[in-house]
Amino acid sequence: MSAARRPRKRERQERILAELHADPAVRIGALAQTFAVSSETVRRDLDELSRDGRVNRTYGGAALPPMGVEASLNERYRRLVAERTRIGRLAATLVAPGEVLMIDAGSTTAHLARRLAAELGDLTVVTNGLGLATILGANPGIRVILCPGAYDAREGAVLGPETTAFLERFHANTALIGASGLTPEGPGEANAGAVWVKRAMIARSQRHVLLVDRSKFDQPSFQVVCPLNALDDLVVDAPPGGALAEAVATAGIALHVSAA
Amino acid sequence: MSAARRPRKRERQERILAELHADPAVRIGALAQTFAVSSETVRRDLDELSRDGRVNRTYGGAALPPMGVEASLNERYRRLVAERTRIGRLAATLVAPGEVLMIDAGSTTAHLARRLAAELGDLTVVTNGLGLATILGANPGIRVILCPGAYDAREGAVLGPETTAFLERFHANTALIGASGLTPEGPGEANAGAVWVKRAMIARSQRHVLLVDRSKFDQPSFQVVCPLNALDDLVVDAPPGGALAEAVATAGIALHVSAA
DNA sequence: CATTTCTTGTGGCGGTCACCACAGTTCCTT
DNA sequence: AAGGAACTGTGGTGACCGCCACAAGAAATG
Repeated sequence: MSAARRPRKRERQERILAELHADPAVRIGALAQTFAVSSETVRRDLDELSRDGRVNRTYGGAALPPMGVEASLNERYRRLVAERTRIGRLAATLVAPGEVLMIDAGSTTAHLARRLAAELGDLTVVTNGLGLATILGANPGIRVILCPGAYDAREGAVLGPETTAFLERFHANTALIGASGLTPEGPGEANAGAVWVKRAMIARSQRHVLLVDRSKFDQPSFQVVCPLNALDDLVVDAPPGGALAEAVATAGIALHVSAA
Repeated sequence: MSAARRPRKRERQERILAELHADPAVRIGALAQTFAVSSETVRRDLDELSRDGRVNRTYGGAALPPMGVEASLNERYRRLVAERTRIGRLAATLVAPGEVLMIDAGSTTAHLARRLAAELGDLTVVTNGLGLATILGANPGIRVILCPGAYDAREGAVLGPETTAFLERFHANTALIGASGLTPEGPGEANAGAVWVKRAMIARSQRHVLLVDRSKFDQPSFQVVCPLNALDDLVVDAPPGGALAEAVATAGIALHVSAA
């Protein structure tokens, strides 16, 4: 066995894919020239990539397969769509025209944003989610302020000290945030950068609304964002049970359960 | 006036699209046979569909566009795709690994970003374009810093005083910007907010590169971004002519014309 | 070190495509 | 009905691609 992978072929194929990302239709002749190999070799590479479904072979070259790229984000986004849609719809009813909101990046809050963009106007929204900004910006009545920061492709959001420092400069009526887990301790979050953003949003808002679907119940996460009693409203698609239900009740949180 | 649209061409093109949905890469010869027209006609159809961004032209046929980001993005982005791809490719060669870049939001710079993400790593990029951030963020070797500001849905970018103030805090090696026009006076921009962002990027960078396609030549715009001699490099898909060429030469700008 | 396997290059033949210019056709306008 | 614009076909040249078989080189194996 040899630790040294043969870099030749594999690397060339990776670079072909990169090339395709930049230019949706590459030609064999050009690739051969770029990598200083024979067209026959490129042809064999393309056939191989095509066999694995990573490219679509075309006459004289190759093209990207349709819908190839962002499976990671989309997959998360696609799960529990119906539940999140209902959560978003319900959470939107907690917002009044003229309010200033802070909305956290996330797939659940994206549904809320769709709802807000569809049925409300006259809002000011501060967010760190690029997708959120796009959705809300479609409504000209909504002023969208995007935070600065380091772009995190997995979250589709900006994170980091720039982001939190920026948030310190604003005041909002309501913070609407998501979480990757919810326990009696409070909402939890796996992404360290996102934790600080959520905390900053909570610190700068009067009312604190958490949106989570039932799959988050009793899921411990890397960090606890804030104690449970820091929350004012909890919007879910199903009532929690056991210790979590009890903790929510004793914390005096208004519980909003979306209708089926 | 004629209520009866000429069905010939349009219907054929629709059916070509339908064919493409069934088979992601069609060939000209096959299409010609299917519709009992000459290959030359199919070629013209494909070129036309490609011009409108509805298919990706390949050698010998066409493929479906990769449905990623640009489906919802502006129609503007679809025009002159080939020219902008070449401009982006050429502009990418002006960037060295390890550099810190400021890149302006725009359709031409988006092509540059694709190129950078495909072939370079080890870059730090400050940008105000959400699409740019998404494209560049796909490459984990690129640190993307997104500016804050008011989200402008038409531009897909953040603009305004927050944006320019944020930029003041950074220094970059190179600013890569687009424009909506280029005259002997200098690059012009129609969007008032975008003008200030471009100016801020230029002010905070050592080297200033302008990317424009030939359709921008001698197009006066609302505001002039900066005098022509503030630029160091000009990347275009065709050499300018007349007074513009003269002005570029006397300003001592390095002219980069992409190969056909 | 010899052998086997994998990878790549070369050369030729046939087929397809790109490009161009020109002419014929169809349809719309006036 | 005549003029014009849009659409399509034809023909020819040049370039590129696809395929095949064979051989040379590199890397892994024993």
